[in-house]
Order: sequence, then C-alpha cells, then structure tokens
Amino acid sequence: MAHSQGDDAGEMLIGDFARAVGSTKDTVRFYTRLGLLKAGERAAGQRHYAVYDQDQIDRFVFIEQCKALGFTLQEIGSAFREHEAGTLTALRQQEIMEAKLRSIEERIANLREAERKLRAKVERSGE
Amino acid sequence: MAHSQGDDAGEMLIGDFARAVGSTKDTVRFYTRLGLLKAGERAAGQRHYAVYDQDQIDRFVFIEQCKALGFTLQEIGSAFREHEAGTLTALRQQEIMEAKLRSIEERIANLREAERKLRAKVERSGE
DNA sequence: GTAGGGTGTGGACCATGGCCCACAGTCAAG
DNA sequence: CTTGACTGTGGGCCATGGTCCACACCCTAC
Repeated sequence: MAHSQGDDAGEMLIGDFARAVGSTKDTVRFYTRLGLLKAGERAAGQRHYAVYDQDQIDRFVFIEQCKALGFTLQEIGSAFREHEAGTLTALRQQEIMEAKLRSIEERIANLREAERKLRAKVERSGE
Repeated sequence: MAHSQGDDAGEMLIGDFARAVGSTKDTVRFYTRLGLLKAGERAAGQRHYAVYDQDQIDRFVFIEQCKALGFTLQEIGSAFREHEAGTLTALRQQEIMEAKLRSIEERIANLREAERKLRAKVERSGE
C-alpha cells in the first residue's frame, strides 16, 4: 500500500481513504470542507496532512445512504450539527424523515402529473 | 401602454412581451440567446431593439408547457432545431416523448425506492 | 433640455455536487 | 540525489435556469 504506513489505529491519508470508500480525493475534501467529515492532522514537514479513521469511513457510508434517500449534503450537514448540539432526538429524526418523505411524495406527484399529460400526448399522436 | 406604439402587426418590445407572457425580460433574453425565441429587430438610433410578435408568444407558451412536461430548455431547443431542419416527423416526436416518458418513469421509480427505504426507517424508529 | 421611463451588453452570482488543473511541499525507494 | 507518487491550496469549470447589476444608449413628455 502506497503511503499507508504508520497506522495509528487505522488512520489513513486522503488517497487511501478515498479508495477505501470508493470515492475521490476531491469529493472527500469537499465533504470535509462542508464539515461532513472530520479529518485529523498529521505533521508533514512544515505542513499537515489530513488523516481519516474508521469513524469517518462509517460517516461517509452514512452520508451516501442519506444521499440515496434524497437528502442534500446541506441537509445532512445540518443534521450532523444538530447531532453534535445534542438536539437530534429520536423525535427530531422522525420529523426530518417525515418532512423528506413528504417532499419525495410531492416530487412523485409532480412527475406523475407530467407522465399523465405526456402519455395523453403520445396516445393522441399515436392514433 | 408604456412604449407600445408602432404596432406593426402586434410587434412589441421585450418589456411588453415579458408582461404579456407573465415572465421577465431576463428570462426572455435568456431564451432568445438559447435560440428558443426569435426576435425581430427595430432600429433605435445607432442600436437595435428586439421585437417579439404573436408567434413568439405562442412559442413561449409552448416552451412553458414542455418544461411542465419535464423537458429541459436544451431539449426543447434541440427539438426546435429538428423542426427547422424538417426532421421532426410525427414519428420522431413520438420517440422523443416516449424517451422522456421513460426517463420520468425511471425518476419515479428511484423516488419510490427512496420513499420505501425512508418509510421503513421512520417505522423502525417509530416503534 | 431634462427627467423618467424604456432598452442592449456584459458580467457576476445563486444552489448543487462535484471535476480538473497547476503549483509547491513531502516522502520513500532506487 | 533524483524520480515518482503522494499531499495541500487555490482557483476555474460543468450543467440548470435563471436573477441582478452597472453602464450606456434611446425616446417621450414636460
């Protein structure tokens, strides 16, 4: 493994982390800038290299799951901040999920409406 | 009507056109730059003012309908170009609509999948 | 002739989720 | 000691559908 020595409890540099989660360094940096991932620091000469551990892998996987559920990175970040502030109760989580559920249902309804109109047009043009 | 004299068969300046279709001058210019609307030209000193007629109003309405059906401005423009090239047969129109229908169905399926997962989570957290 | 409307052009900016590039420091192996 | 692979920073760019702004010109009414 390229640079992956010095495993202080599985800490790794960004490249290995990106490979581990099947993503890119740019994305990892992007998420880190947004506060979605927390990087440790390892001195490297006059500079610092970011290091990521298993927790961050879990976090990344969680983020991907949330994205698949339709949450934006913004929303995920805001939930993380609530979590850190200790205000993300089970009830609050449920509220968030139900709100998202409603917005998904709304989008489905809009798409279905478009589908209906479009189907009508196709059929009219077909006969 | 502010500037709306000199009606050469209902030609109007951009402001009146925008008001007529219930949109904004910026949007009208945007569509015009994209080639979705065709403006005539009226000399004004050293410059030219764009003029729009009834055909363009109809065009604008059509664009809005297409947007409501889920077509992007790009797609609409490309269809217009096919129309001008004379290649937009009824069959071709049907193809385009069916392709869009499929993409809408795909998006609905994705959203339903997210909805399903999310609902499962909400219920699990609810009990 | 001046104010107050209209207009065009060119550009920056918004959110979304990144990709890509250059430049420069770091580090290990040869 | 050089080569190659890695790293960070800072910036530009993509699509999408516009909004907003400044600056300059135009025209009409007073």
